[in-house]
Amino acid sequence: MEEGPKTYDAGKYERPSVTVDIILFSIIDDDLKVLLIKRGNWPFKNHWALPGGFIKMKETLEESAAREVKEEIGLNIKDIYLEQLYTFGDPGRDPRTRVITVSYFGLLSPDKVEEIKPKKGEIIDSEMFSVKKLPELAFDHEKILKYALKRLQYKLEYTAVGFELLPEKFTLFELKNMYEIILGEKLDKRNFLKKINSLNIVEQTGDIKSGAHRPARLYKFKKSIKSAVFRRVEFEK
Amino acid sequence: MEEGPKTYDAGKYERPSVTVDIILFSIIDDDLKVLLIKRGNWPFKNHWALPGGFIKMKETLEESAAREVKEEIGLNIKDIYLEQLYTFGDPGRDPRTRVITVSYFGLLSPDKVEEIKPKKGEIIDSEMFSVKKLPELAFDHEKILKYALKRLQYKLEYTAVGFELLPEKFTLFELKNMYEIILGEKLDKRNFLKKINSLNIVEQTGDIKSGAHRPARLYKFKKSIKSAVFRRVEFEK
DNA sequence: ACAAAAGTGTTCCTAATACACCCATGA
DNA sequence: TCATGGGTGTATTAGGAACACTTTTGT
Repeated sequence: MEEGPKTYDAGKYERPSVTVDIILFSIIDDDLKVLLIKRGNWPFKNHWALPGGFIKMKETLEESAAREVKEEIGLNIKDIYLEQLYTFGDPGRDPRTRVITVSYFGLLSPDKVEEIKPKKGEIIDSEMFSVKKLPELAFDHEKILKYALKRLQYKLEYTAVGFELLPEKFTLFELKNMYEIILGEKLDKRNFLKKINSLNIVEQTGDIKSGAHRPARLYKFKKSIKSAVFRRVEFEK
Repeated sequence: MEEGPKTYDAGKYERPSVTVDIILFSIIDDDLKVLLIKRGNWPFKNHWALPGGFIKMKETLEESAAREVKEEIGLNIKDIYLEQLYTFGDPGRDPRTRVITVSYFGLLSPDKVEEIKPKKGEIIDSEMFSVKKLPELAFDHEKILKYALKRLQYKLEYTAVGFELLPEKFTLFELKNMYEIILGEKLDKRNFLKKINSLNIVEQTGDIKSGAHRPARLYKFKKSIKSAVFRRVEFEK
């Protein structure tokens, strides 16, 4: 039925390179941070950039993202929330050749952040930067990062994805704090609790967190629920 | 400051091919339709597929999408709503070689649909298919199409993007009809009108549509408003 | 006259918001 | 004892949902 490959020559056309870039967010010290690596090679040697690299011919895009995360910062992608963000492909965004990059954004819980072990070699260093105090970035990575930040804020408003940023057990006010940090605005304590309770997405663990102040009940996220509305989306004019 | 390209060989790695595929929706005869083309070459010769093709080295992804639309169906992308959908890149999705495709979805108003002129050559035929009665599709295009459909329904719920599917002037019940067709459910006439009025996104043109029945006022979309919430997003469990 | 779409308000209920005080602990 | 975060309820308002009849035209 098919005519066969005789009329097609895969080498006939010039092809772009394809990379995967990964934006990993986490909350550290009440601040939204993003993982950046310092490049060890041209181009942009010694510049901060998003982790990522060229895809291999026999791996899916997701496998490529997972491999890069593993190779560059030693994290196992299992149990890390990761979703495809956007594909950036303007000619000239990479001085080497035409490079199209498929970006992924992910969320790291505090315990995952501690497991980060930057593999020296192609990269010189890695660090979680506050999104409010970013260094100059290689390529068009600032544009990609800004886009990821918008997506994160947006997703947080209508899904429960933010739980990925919290430890297994958390107090309700750590939860509220997380929302405030990402959305960049204060939320009313009682209304927030009412909301969370009505969503029915957390349950008490029975454990208590004792710290510098009055002990608080520890909650956990109900695993059965994939996502839930946090609040309705606002008009855009 | 930079070390220079001497350490980088662009030809060193095997590279995938990159294509752009375009999903164009329109409403015809009270049915949501999608534009498909019949392929004239291997692979999947004589099979229906989404329009699209290989990107060129010096064009952006958007320019590539625009060029393909122009080349294959003769439509000028100007004034056509188009947004990047998702990038599909599983190895094996194309029998020729590793092909990663950046998909775009767009909305055609009825007058644009009439301008479609399929360019014979690489494609044999083009047709608007009801999304409810799709033929067997080439590659993984069914998966891409299903994804696009979900995105369309989703976007319609929280933005005013649906106006792109209507002619310049429309009656409020053509508007309601459009929502019903895409969302696949009946909407209450009075509540729908209340909603549209409260959004303040349409205005009367002063014109009247006379047809087989009682004449109706014609409205148009207020251009200044990019998007608006149609209704709040539902819980997902 | 009748078929078919055009047009129009009210009631009910749920959810969002605004708002203030006492409690338990560690330093 | 004080600083800090933990914990709790009510009243108001806005928006979503349910619901039925009259009007205007072409045939």
